[in-house]
Amino acid sequence: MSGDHVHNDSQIEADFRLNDSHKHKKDKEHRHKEHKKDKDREKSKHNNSEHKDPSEKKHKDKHKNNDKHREKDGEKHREKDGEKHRDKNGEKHDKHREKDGEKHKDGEKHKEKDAEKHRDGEKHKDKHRDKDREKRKEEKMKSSSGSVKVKKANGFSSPVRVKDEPEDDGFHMSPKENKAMKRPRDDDEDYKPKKIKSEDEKKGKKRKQEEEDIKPKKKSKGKGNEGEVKKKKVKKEEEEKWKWWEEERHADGIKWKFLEHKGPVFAPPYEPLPDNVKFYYDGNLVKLSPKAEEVATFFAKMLDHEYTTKDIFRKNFFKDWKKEMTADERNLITNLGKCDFNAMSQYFKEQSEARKNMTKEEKQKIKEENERLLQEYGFCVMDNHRERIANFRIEPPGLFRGRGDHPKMGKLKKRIMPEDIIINCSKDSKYPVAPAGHKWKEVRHDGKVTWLVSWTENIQGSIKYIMLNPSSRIKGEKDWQKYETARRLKMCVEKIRNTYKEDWKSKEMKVRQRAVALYFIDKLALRAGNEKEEGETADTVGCCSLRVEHINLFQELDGQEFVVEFDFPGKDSIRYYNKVPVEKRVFKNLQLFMENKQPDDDLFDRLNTSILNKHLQDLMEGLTAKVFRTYNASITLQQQLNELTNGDDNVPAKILSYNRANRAVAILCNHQRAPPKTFEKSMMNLQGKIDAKKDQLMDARRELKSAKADAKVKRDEKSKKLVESKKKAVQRVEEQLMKLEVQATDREENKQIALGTSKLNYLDPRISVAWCKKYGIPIEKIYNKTQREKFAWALDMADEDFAF
DNA sequence: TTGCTAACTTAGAAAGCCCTCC
DNA sequence: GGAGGGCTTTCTAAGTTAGCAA
Repeated sequence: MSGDHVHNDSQIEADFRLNDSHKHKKDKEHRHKEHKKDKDREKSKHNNSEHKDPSEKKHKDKHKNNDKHREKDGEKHREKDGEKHRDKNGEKHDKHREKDGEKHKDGEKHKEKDAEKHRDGEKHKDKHRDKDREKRKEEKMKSSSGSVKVKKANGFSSPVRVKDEPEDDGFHMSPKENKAMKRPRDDDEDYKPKKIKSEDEKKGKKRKQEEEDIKPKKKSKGKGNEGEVKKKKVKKEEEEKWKWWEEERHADGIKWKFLEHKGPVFAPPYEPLPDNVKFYYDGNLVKLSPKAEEVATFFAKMLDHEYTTKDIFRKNFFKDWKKEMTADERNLITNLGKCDFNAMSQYFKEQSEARKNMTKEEKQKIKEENERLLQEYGFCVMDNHRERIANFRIEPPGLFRGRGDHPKMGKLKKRIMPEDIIINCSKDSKYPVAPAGHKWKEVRHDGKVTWLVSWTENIQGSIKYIMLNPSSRIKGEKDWQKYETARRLKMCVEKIRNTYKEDWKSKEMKVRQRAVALYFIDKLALRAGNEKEEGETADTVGCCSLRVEHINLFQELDGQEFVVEFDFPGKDSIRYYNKVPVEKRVFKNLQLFMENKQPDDDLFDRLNTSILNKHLQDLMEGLTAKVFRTYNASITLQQQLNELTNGDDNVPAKILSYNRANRAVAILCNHQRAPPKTFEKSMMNLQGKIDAKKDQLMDARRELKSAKADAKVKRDEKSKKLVESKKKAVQRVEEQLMKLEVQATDREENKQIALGTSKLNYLDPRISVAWCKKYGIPIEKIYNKTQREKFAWALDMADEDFAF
């Protein structure tokens, strides 16, 4: 069997990736509302037909289905193995279903109760809110559908091909890389910092200094040796940096030997509102107790946000708010709809305005204070080096902003106190001191983890951490390792593909499902898709947790055979929509998996991420589902860069090519963003600039023509010179026009696609570095300062020959 | 095998800051 | 010099994965 099925239809693939998934852009309002509707419909169906225990019946069906599947496929002689699995799995599902059924019932009860509570009083206001929401929705629809298409006068259009396997150029690791990745760090070293490396210490100051240095130069608009100065600066900066990638690494599992830090910065205490800021309930002035007032301000601060119009948000908020009220307040305030937060909201707007209008000196003072905090708390010492901490501030209290239809949105995120905090540091370090009158929950010394501080949040009960900045050794090493794993996958991906294709024919349902799921993960870069607890989070899915309702099968669609239509809410409730032609065998398998199932049944009922990842581990050490995403993203970037870059292009055109390659990856990974609020306007502004530039070009050409004519008559030096200068002027304006047009194309194509996520998390930075070096593009055009810091290892080690 | 949790990565939104243009 | 806009940074939610205990 040929190993390139994934790529045979690459053209078709490219089409659906760039057209369909592009066409079906973010539809946040809509986000899986349709799913819900379907689900609800199904639920009510179930409720009608299965009075006792819907889950039980459903599961029996599942079993029946699977037996049928087997028989249909000529698997009458069942393997012992398969039988065992089936039975055990069956048990699991029964349990699961029962649990679910119970939960459902509970959920329904709650719903009813809540609905009752809500019914009175709020109806009126909510109606208005609904109207507003609809209005906004309409506006949003209008603005996206009626978007002004920028004329691509320069002939740039989106690249068509996305995912093709490039020629296998082998797997290379420079001796430098090889050495650095493999060498273990000696264990006997005492890492207590006798002397901290000075280069790191300077970092904060340098950052500031550099900003000051660069500013005035930028204003001088590309005069003279600005480029040179910048280059020198960058070079100097590089020389001073700690090249951890050239040093030995700790033995496996050991993250650090010495760690010292100052602990977290807590949210400032609540400041009560001034007396003139009033709160009204049912038209009457009410002075709230400090605790109740604080929680009320959280709501007031969000009053303009769509969240506060959502039913779940309001219910959750009101419930938690009441817990903070005094008994009297609780008795009085019984209806959120009668609460008037407008004065509070107005007050915060004024505060924000006042902050904007502060004098330079005042702003400077705040900046300095922030810098002081950063210097004191924003760095730690880890194994002799001063490293930047990513998030040294504890999350302030507020209202939980879950994404999508999150059942817990609006709940009160409680204030974190020192007594909630676990500190992690070296035994022999100077421990952080808890704020006066407080103590830490615990101080531990665990060098096998990377976090400095942790606490448990009250919404989901999950643990939150303070960790190091992406530029740190500990994060960089891990990042580097991630891409090395993806490169290892490259070496054996063909074999793996052949294996899963064989498995499509397996006698075991479990194996077939695993093989089809893996095919999707590989071909479409889907996420693994863990199981989620219902009612705890928004209903989102990944590959293994896809349900029947999330796909549609078409024997033929738009002239293509065996098309699968995916439509599901993915991570962050971002809609994934795609129409994919698949192999016939995959299609038939899917039909089988779906047979006799309800829309809300699992598509892969014999599979979960744990089973899948265990299997992957057997295929390649360190292989997990998410490695496919990294691998496919990086290989796509490399292949797209090869395809799209034209060596003769100027720098802006080459950068457009880069962005397009990046965009192909973002589309593959379904990285979407809400179109910027000012998109249409900024696009129009840009178009205005382009038009003006065109006029200018016409003028310049006219002037050149007349200068030429003049020179023909006069034939003197002066007029010759004039012609030359006019020629240059035309050239200059042409370049400027082209730059603007490229910018417009880029911006238009980027309207709803977020490039940052893939750039930061999926694309081996060495590909970009190599590309920059090969085509003479300054790296600053691709990576900003923070990104350069994060990818310092790649900047240093990749030369132009690097191949992923 | 399952369920649970800890640890860590990936993600988009929002806030903040700074540059450009008038 | 200030308004507007876009890029950068921060924030924190939401994923994945590994490992452990029952």
